[in-house]
Amino acid sequence: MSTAAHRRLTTDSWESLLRAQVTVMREFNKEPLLKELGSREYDVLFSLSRCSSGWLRLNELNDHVLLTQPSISRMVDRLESRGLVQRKTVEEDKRGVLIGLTEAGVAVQKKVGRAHVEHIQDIMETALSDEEMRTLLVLTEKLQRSVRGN
Amino acid sequence: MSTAAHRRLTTDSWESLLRAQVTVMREFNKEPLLKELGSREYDVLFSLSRCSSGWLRLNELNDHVLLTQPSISRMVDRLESRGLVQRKTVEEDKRGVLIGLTEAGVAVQKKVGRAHVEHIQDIMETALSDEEMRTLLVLTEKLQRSVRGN
DNA sequence: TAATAATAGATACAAACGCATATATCTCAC
DNA sequence: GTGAGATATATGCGTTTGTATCTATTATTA
Repeated sequence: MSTAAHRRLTTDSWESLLRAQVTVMREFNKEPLLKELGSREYDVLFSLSRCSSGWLRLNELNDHVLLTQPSISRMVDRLESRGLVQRKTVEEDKRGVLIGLTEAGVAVQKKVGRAHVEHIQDIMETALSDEEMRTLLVLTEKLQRSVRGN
Repeated sequence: MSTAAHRRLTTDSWESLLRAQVTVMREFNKEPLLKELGSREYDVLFSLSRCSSGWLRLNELNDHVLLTQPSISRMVDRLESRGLVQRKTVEEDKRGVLIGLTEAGVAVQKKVGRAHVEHIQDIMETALSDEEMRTLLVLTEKLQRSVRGN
């Protein structure tokens, strides 16, 4: 199928997803705690706090954050010099680097994370019912899987 | 309601929305035509092409793109010097500026836009059914309205 | 209406970004 | 094992970004 109405639906649904992300993100950026960290930097700390082993390769971090590899590399530099993350060479592949949170990094992530979660609750709960959030979760996960699978 | 499961659902649904946007956006950035324009610059041309009067105030542009006011101001500088947009002073408020596409800007937006739409079709159609896209559209619009309404 | 505050946009400057490329290590064919 | 290509990360450099601030114009209030 490829009618005008169908094309319209397809682009509109993507447009709306994008705008929703921009709108909510702009709201998050008002969070005062993010002033001392930046939302992308928080994203890195968050990713590290979530992974099972506690360590991620640089290129794995790259999958989560919308930045180029060199930018992430230098961002890790900065976070490292602030004592929030640490680098560790990988035994089985000496080209690679593992990134992990320091104790200070864990603390900062938790502090900012708590405020962030409250903010998310606030926004999402006001906007959507549980059932709607469940549906949104299913659809966006499906979208992700489909793109990654290409 | 504020159980652990509920908090989890709330943050997960936002996380997934964010990741889906990052994943799809990364895919879009592969589009060769965007090399000569940048996805945020395209976003500006697109916004101008969509508005009914053909002209937007700088601060209105700012609502659409995730950039600060000074960044947009300078981005318009660049697009202007490339002959893609034009500035016009507002009669009823001489502080303000109206931004509009030039003929060349319209042409470029259409050219890049066509490729972009095809790319969107490709990604969204593979991932979701029409019914699912409709649902996604409804939910993300609801989310936007709720946030803006604050 | 004069004085004060608020708003729209532009500019200076340091920090952060992307592109191209360098370096180091690994993989695989021969 | 040795050389060619692939992969992981780092670095040089010009461009773009955000924060703070400035100018110009409009709104407010006394």
